[in-house]
Amino acid sequence: MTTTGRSTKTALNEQFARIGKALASPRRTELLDLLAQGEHGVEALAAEADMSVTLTSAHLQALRQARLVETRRDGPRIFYRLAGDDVFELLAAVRAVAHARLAEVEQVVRAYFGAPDELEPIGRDELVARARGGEVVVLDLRPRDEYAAGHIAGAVSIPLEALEEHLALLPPEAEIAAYCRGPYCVMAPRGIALLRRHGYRARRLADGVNEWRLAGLPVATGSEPGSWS
Amino acid sequence: MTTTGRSTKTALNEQFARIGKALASPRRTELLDLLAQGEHGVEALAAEADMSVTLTSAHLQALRQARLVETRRDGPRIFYRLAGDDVFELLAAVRAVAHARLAEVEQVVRAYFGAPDELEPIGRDELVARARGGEVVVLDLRPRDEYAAGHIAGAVSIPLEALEEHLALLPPEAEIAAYCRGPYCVMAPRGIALLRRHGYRARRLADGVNEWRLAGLPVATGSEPGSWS
DNA sequence: GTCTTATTCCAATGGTCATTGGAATGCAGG
DNA sequence: CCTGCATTCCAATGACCATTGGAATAAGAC
Repeated sequence: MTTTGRSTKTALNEQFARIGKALASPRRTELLDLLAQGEHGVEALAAEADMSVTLTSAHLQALRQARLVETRRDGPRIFYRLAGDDVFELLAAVRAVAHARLAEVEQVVRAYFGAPDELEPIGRDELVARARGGEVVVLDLRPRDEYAAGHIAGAVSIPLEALEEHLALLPPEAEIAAYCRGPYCVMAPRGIALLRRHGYRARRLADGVNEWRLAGLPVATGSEPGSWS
Repeated sequence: MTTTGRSTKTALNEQFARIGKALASPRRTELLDLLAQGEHGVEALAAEADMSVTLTSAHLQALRQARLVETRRDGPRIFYRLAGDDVFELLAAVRAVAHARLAEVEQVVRAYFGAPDELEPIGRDELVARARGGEVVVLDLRPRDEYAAGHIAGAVSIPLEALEEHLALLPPEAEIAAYCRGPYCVMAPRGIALLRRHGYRARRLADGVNEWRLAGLPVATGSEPGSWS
């Protein structure tokens, strides 16, 4: 053993704890959440997470040393991405435990997202059935590059900041199912509130692209299909 | 917000990171592994994990504040247990990522458990089929109290330390499937080595009792069925 | 080559956590 | 109530981590 530990058990637990340490900072969980939407450059991550580039880089190094993320170089810039689906599933397990066990999570969700049913969540099965028949428009509220990196097949892309100016793209009588990065992302609730203010019938799909894909449902890449550019 | 954070995202990520912090120490991952086998008192945990009672208590407090474990009081002593199956699944997700991503885990496993197929692992389905026909004896090598707290239905309990003295309980021509706490526990490999030295045909079941139970397979409690006391 | 841009490295700060030994708590039994 | 036992609390130490600003690297453009 080259590790500092003494026995097998200790050596293994040191490795398991490396993964835990990587998850032990709110900054890093936020970065992982962003990376779950597709690869990003350091500067983009720093801007999204509202921290300095230097600090972002340091945290990304920590994640890289725990092998939770991998890098790709393209000229002068370096793109980070999750190392695999197992990392996303780990992240989901953390959030599931946090939501089930920590009352604080429930409080924050309630305070910022409103009461549980206020957004009239729509389930996967119902959405698949009704979208097939054209009864529901699936709306992706994330930034364009995240949509391009992977989105629910058939979804229309209108980033939240551009939503108010591009309402014309949505037929007024349409029922809309809006989604964003996942169940803890504020974009969908914000977008739905705005849509309702303009008279739309809008409901929330709590899934993100990864939940959707890992459930075996169809995902597409690129910016053509339902986009407005 | 009463938290120190500024925004929703930050507040939520602080909560998620609480879970990560709880997993960020090898001592705590070891305690969680032990607690996954059933409830234990503080002193028992300290002895198993080879650390002082004071330190064990401190780490258990940390786990309790992250709501990963719960307590039950019985007179002067306090028993700790995992807060739920979701916590076990989180632990499993951490270990899956560690095993898939960290080369060090593979090295440790190889060094202490031997080559992957050396223990001739037996799968759940094969074991169920052959145990039903009486062709295979399922052997639980964990301490007696862990066996009593929950074991694979029909398994015989012989703790590893008592194995050599109680070989008479195992018919010489029997094929044996040995299991212990789970895939990273050293008891089964040790027990299998001993059994083979005495001429037995012994193979390993990598599952622990939780993996078995969560796969929907039958589990029993108490110390009667196949025990030797 | 020099310049520009993106990213990482380095050094120094303060804060948080692990660990220890000793004291305090809380519960049963006499 | 006093005693004994299991556990937790407290205070103090050292180690590690986050964060910052400034310097260094690496790749491409001119």
